[in-house]
Amino acid sequence: MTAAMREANAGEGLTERQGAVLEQALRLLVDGGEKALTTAGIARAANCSKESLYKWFGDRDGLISAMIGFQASKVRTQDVAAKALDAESLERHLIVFAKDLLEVLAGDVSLALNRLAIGQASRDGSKLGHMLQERGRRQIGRRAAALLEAGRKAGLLTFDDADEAYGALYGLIVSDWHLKMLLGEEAGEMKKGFGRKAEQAVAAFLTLYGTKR
Amino acid sequence: MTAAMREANAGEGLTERQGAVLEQALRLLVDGGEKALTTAGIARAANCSKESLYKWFGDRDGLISAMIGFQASKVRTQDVAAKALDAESLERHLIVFAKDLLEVLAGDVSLALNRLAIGQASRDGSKLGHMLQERGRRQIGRRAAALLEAGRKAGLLTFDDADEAYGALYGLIVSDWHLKMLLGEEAGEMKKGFGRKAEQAVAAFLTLYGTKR
DNA sequence: CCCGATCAGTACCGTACGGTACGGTTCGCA
DNA sequence: TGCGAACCGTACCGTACGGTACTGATCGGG
Repeated sequence: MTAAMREANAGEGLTERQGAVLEQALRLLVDGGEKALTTAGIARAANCSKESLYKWFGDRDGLISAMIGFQASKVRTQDVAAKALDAESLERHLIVFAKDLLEVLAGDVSLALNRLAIGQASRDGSKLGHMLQERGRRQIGRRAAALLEAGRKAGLLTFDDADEAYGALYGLIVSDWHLKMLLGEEAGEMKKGFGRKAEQAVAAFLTLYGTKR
Repeated sequence: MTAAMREANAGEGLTERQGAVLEQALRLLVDGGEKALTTAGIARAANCSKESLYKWFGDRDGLISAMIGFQASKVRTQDVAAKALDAESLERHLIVFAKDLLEVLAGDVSLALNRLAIGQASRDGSKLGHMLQERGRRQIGRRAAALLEAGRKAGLLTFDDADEAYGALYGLIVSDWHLKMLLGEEAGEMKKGFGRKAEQAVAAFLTLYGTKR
């Protein structure tokens, strides 16, 4: 087994070296926005040659796609074990989910990648947008769906359309915070309100879809 | 009175000619994204010279700011006359508000300007983001706030924190649709669901904050 | 000990954009 | 009629980026 073959690890077909390069690229993107994400800049920051970048990723778009895939592969969410739920534990799980969701959306890398994909939505036929949606959102969406389904099976929640219920939960949690952060609102101060916000949102959601009362 | 002096009209310090130029610039932005928003392209589309663009707007950023201000000045929302509200008319007003909000957010120009501001959020210290927030969002926010306040005064709604109530209303209406559209999801098919979505959101909101039952 | 592959570093090319300068034209005004 | 301001169209300049080509160094395998 050669060294070249023992490197496949990141869930994609990526070398360790390539992963490190993508890491530097993400760093550049977070710090300086899309303008800073230049091939020469990445090569300089990652101590590699432009030629290698093009050999590995094809072109700039391929590199960006690889960045999204790489980041998504790092934040796989583990599903909660579907153990017995009572009203209190369901609420606790929902609050944890809400906090996690807000934390993820407020993360540096998430914001930077979303900004990048949104900025390119007009030119590339929303290829990056679909990718981000598929590999990022779907994960956390499935976690929520599992939670909601478990709640319904336990007789704690009642809804016909799971997507509708999830939409309400998402909206109550996030409201317009995500957009405000994407537009540049300082996320630092907002993070302190996440806990309270999560609890309020879950309380409202349970009022709408809970069977308790 | 010279012709040059009768032109101040658009609520800004803008000439008719300058307004027409900004119109063309918005058209370019909507059709081709930020990449298509080039000084040469605007000059060509508007039949004016680049020199005039720089004379009127300073530089590219100034032109973009002027575009935002110009668009905002066109979509001033008229407040509903604060007449007597009963439960049914409040619900009707809320549903109209919800539909309007969804229509505005799904509009070509709104999406394009939001994409532009988000794409530049990293480089310009979110100057455009604040401008968009201030001149666009605040308007519709005030309309909602007035509606909620009227509902409370009429004894139809109950809430302590108006911002919290508005956040819930906004989240229930918009959920993650805005982000999906910003990422490039085809808005055409979604618009058909706006009516139902608006009614559901308002029903949920009234369940949370209404005094009816 | 040598061969071939890989890769860093750099130089290079074409292009496109932001911004400026200039010649020619229109038009209001005295 | 003549002057001056505004302005269009275009040419021009510097720069920066995406992508390619070349050179030399490192390293694993035979």
